[in-house]
Amino acid sequence: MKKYNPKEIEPKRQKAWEEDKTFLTTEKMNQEKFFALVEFPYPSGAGLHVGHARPYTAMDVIARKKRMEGRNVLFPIGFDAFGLPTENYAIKTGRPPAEVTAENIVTFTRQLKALGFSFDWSRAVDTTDPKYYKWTQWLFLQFFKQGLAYKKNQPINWCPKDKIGLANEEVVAGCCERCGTAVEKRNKEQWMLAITKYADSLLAGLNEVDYIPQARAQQENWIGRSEGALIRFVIARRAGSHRPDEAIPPLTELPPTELQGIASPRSSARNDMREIEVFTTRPDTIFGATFLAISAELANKWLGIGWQTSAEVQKYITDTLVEQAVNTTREEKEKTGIATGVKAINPANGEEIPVWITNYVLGTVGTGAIMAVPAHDERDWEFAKKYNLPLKEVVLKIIGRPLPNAIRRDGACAVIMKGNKVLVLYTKKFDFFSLPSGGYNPGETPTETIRREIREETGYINFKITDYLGELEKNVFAVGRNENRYRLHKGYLVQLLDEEKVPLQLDGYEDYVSEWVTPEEAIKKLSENPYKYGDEEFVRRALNESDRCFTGDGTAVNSDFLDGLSTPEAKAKIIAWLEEKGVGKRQVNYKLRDWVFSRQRYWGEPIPLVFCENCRNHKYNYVIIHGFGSDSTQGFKPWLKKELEEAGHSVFLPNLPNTNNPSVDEQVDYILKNTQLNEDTILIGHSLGGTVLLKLLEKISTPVAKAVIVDAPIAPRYSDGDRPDVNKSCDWNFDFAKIKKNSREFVVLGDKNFSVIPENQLRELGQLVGSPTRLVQPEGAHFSRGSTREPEVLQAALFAGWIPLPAEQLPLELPQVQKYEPTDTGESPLATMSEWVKTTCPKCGGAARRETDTMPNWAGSSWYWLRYCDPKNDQEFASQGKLVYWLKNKSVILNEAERSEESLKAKQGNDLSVKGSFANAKDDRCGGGVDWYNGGMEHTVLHLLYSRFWNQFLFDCGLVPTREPYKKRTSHGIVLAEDGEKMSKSRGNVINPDDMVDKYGADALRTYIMFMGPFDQAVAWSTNGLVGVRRFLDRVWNLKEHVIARSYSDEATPSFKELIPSEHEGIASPRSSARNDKLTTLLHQTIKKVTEDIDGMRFNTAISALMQLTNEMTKQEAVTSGDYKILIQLLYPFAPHLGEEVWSALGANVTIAYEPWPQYDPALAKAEEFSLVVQINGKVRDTFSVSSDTSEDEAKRLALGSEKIQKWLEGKEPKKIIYVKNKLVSIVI
RNA sequence: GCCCGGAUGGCGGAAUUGGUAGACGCACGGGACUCAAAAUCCCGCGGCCGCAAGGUCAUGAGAGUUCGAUUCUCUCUUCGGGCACCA
Repeated sequence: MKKYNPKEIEPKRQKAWEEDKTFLTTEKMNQEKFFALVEFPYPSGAGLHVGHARPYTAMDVIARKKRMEGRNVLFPIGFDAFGLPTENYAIKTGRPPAEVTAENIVTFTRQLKALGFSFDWSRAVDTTDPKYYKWTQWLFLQFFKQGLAYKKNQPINWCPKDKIGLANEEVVAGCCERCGTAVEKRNKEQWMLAITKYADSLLAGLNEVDYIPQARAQQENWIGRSEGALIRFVIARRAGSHRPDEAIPPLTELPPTELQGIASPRSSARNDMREIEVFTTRPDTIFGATFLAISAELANKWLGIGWQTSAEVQKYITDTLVEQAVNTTREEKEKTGIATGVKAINPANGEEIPVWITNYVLGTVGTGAIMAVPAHDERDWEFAKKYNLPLKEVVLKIIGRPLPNAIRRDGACAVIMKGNKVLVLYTKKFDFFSLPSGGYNPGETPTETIRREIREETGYINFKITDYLGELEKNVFAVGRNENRYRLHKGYLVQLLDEEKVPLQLDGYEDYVSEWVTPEEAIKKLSENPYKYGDEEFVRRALNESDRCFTGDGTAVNSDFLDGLSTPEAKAKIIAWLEEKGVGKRQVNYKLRDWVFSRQRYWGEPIPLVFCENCRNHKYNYVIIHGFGSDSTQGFKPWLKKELEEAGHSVFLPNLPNTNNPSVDEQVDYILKNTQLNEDTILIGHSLGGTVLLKLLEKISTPVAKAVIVDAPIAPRYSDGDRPDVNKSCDWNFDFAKIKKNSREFVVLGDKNFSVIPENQLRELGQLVGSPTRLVQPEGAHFSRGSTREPEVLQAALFAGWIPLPAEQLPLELPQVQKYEPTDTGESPLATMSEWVKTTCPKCGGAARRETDTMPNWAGSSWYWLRYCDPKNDQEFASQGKLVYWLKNKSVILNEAERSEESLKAKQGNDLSVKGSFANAKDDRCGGGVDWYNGGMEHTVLHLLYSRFWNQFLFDCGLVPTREPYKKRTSHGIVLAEDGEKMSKSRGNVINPDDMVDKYGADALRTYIMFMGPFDQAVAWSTNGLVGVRRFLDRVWNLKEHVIARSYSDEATPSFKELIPSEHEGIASPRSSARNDKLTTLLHQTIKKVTEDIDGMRFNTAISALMQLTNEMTKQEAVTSGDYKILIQLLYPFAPHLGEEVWSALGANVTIAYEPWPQYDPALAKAEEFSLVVQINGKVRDTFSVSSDTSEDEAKRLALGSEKIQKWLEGKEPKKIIYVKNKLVSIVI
């Protein structure tokens, strides 16, 4: 007998897979696909880590099983090779990163192949390969062209000693990772990707996909949506606090992404007013706002430069800013602040409240200003306590759950104190403690009520009310009256003056006895009251123990028209009120920030843009065309005109004729008559003005430079009702071929809320002019109602001087440089290559300079799964037909004609005008994506979010067939070292997969890694455990000698020619044909379990089932080859080399990889007998084996008849007998 | 502080529509084979009482619901992960 020798069979099998192209994948239009994805590795110099083996083996197991189940499996691999370690290595050694990367990839490839993964190596990608990053650059340009990539001043981490910018992960405890110098913040212009515009969509998309809950939760957390309101507080300036000649600077300068759609307070009517705008998630507490707190950073912004202030306040601001710049640690700092002397008016009640500058309000969150409600916000409370600021309670905590049919009965409650003892009442009848309390009698004031109740329930007559303890709302059960109650209780602190008493006057159901106890006891006893809970809260308040800061939902009080409303109701009502008064609005805020997309590094994709001073300075003639029922003074147009003129352009903004009863043709003629259109003209048309713009383009003969169409109709269909005057203003027929020719560039902007123009019409327009519609959140609905400025329109209309490289100039390759360090100024090493930087402008042909920043490491991985679908394509990032095949839910089977058309369309997309074939994709076409994506938890936030963002954007551009990239996402737990610590070179506890393969074999390593513990949990490595698994594989191998000829299932497997080693013939007799013995049952149960467990990633229990089956087979005298083959097939996904070897040893002449997965027979999986458990009072007293078809009566009879049970019953009659089918009989005595 | 997820023998871990707790593997002990060792095979293996049959306690701690709880509810302890002055 030949011993199991993985060292011999594994390389042999790997070679065969490679030579036979076993796992190369092609699109098979008549076969259902399965796209299995693992995160591609970063090829570090350290080589493959066992940590890689866990997720890769898991998906390999799943992929191999799916192949056997008849799916066309795409299981690709590649290398995410841009990154810091290689770059730092290059800086240290001077070796080109590309060279080092190539070497590392060779090592990784060898190691991955040695583990026997069934990757399609022909599809391997390398993000640093210019053939790959050509498309990364191309995709980035789509973002740029859609206005989603912009430049912005952003602070970066700067090491003053090394003179380089640091990534966040290179900053350790505020210091440079390599030299330990304290890191500074420096401002640098950076490219940004506007991921915040997709915040809603990224959140909503989570409903369409199947992600493990933690991944979903983390994504939601990171996006951090909070709903609330923006509220404007007018500053009430005292005379002399403001110099009348002072120019008031603009207030709202936050980027639009952070403050989407805040109506600006700077309408001309309010020019003499300053306002502070706050964001709050609790607008319902506005009546409790006792001060405003603003961040030191934004003090000048909110209060105005030059506002009169003391040196003290100025010093505070400076000190705080310095402190915040230096102190980058995450510890919570003590709250500090200073009163400014400025007062603001609470719009809800007209109260004047002070404005404080504080360190606990951050400039980067919300508006940088808050209304402080100390009674209902812990931070405000802490601050107010420190600075002795007043507190106003406006939300009552509701104690107890709401009860059905509750009757309202308000009242008062007393905490009576004598020295340090508290008086509680005990009722024997109901056995509980309470405080003296009662409902108001008609005409009584609360204090009269409590005086009366104290006299009646305690008899004391000499006492004095010393404090008011506030109110509590309670849902209670009034046990004496037997009814549910809902009450507002006012609490009073009462000091007993002497012991004088009168007789008690108790109601019939009351039997109170007074008891003096310590406050601690009182709290304990009162909290145990099952009916009247909540009294203890008054005791706490009496002791000043309760901090009186309640942040939960409750009932509004002291809030004028909100009184009595629940928190959600109060929120809705106050927002409606604020909106009506024009002092606030509903607002959604996100934690998510835009993505900093620049790195001042060498080893990344160059950003394919050039800066052209000439183009930037070029002056254009703008024509702004207003819409229906409007004129040149309406909405954002005057503002836009002013902005453009200030930038040196000329602007024609006419009042069009018959605006209320318009004719598009008439308006077109009017414009043509009154202004000249030429190649330096930029048209901006809003609403019906956009329609006019299109008709204008139909008529002219020389193309204009650009056309910006803002929320315009191309058909008489509206979201907000019929518009007869608009409908008849135009024939609604457009010659788009001509229109397209007559503008060199188009931008289509739409209101993402589709308040006037419906979604499909907007998208259609974008498609027709060849520039996907950009949906934005305008300042006012439809860019008109209440909007005075629309920055997005301005941005779309301007040329900032950044010009994209045309597609034929891509890839823009990384040039060879002398040194890989960033420069002293913090620019990337590319900036030193003056020959490379100097270039010509693709637009005007003049002198221009290249962008020298590179893309972040996340870029290449943000779309790599798409490239796997078509990795060799040099015309497109992937052909549309292949994307559809691999990514759609049900493979869309395209015929040849359709495929070539799809491909052609996509090719046109290559000229940088986006014209994908999915632009009209409706929801029923959105579903799908990678079928199963497994990766590390460390990537669930950034990589997952970034790649979802890219995919959603590409979907909106019509370039990919699904909105979401991944249908299903799972995560593996990390592999810890044998000592339970993280594996690390410095600890010296790293397990090298090469060593393990060498000693125990790849199959043993793979199977062990799957067996070591639950897949989603962290598990410590154990070499002993690996040895145990190797022993299991040995046993499976040795079973081969046990196999006898002839099997019931051999006929079903035609690839077998001959079975049976001949030396066994005649030794063992073939197993009975009855096929319902124990082994058969176990076999079918095992097929079921392994099948289900692999699908559920319960690999450990699948393997344990295989071990049990193996043990059982080993015990048999002989095993049929049919049974043995099933074992081998079930084990094959885990141990593929062994599987193949045994398979061919059994006589197969083809690979096992595509053999059909075993199916179980439910009838045979069911045991003939089961062991019936008999319990007495829940304790197992007997168990015996009975037939599976035993009836309930029979089972009970058998149970009661058992000798052991009889002994326990001791002649007693059972009270109850419980029967659980095929499980147990439980006897209660 | 907030949000998630855990806690079961000496170890990794099984077991959920509530129904025999400890499957499977490791480690350990005993035995067979062997001149011997390795390998392999067989047996045992949570604590306590008991020669045994059996009993009894036991799933982080405490309470509760139930004939019956690792599983459901509440409180607490503790470990891991994420976020963190997010208004």
